[in-house]
Amino acid sequence: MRLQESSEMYLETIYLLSKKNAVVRSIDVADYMGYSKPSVSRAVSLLKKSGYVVMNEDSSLSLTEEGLKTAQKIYERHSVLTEFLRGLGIDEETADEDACKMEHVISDKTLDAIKKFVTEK
Amino acid sequence: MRLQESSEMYLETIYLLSKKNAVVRSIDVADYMGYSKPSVSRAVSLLKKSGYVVMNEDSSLSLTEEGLKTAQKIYERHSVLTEFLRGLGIDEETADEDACKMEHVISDKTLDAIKKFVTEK
DNA sequence: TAATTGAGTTAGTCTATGCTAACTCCACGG
DNA sequence: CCGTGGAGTTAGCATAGACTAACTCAATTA
Repeated sequence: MRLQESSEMYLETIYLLSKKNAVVRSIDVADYMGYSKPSVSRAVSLLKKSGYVVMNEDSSLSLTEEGLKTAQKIYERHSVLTEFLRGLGIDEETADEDACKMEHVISDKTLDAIKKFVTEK
Repeated sequence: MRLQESSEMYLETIYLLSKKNAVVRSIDVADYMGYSKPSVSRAVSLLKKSGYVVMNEDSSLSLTEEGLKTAQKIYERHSVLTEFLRGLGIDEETADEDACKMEHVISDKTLDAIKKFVTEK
């Protein structure tokens, strides 16, 4: 089944933090997203159950192959949208925020069209 | 306080139906949105409480001045976004759907930038 | 070694929003 | 004048997703 919007956000965050840091723990995700520990705990357990994330011995988080693939897809959407908005003259912070909200709701068709627009410009 | 996304949808629907029909009843909103009567009933009662909608003697719905102003603002966002997506080559149905989702989440800054883009093109 | 602290989890609460079941009320038809 | 049906409401349920309080457990520290 399709991931819930919130799950996508958690997954994307784990992916981003993985690129920046050697290890990613739930608490890092909580700090980054501004959510409480229990919220992250539950979200992570859902991602584990769905096979996108595993928790290591030291309770750090790793993406599974499927998790990585999915996170990259989400991140790509985010990047395309951010680039598009930046191109319209939106400031970085707003572009990032709005890209984040848009990335979960727009169709693949629209994303593709925006992507084409961005790359061709 | 800011309207919830769902409230915005109900308000926009009442506005749209008001333009098409002489009277708008809850049942019309339900049919249009594909929601149940109780869902609409509750949503309308929230809109009444917030001062956006009034229910007349015959239980038809009218927008207050504030309701009309807000609905028009929402509808304008929708129109701008639809036009933008159509301009990217998206089919009408998808453009409408995605505009509908985007209109509730993007910032005014982004909307303005897209608006400028659409009108200047 | 005993106490503190940090991280993760569990349990239970809250809000937003959808739903169905079942009720009221009113108008219309036989 | 009763019965039927349409419209709106009420009550109660479900899900998603956030929260706080409070617990466990391991590591660090006084």
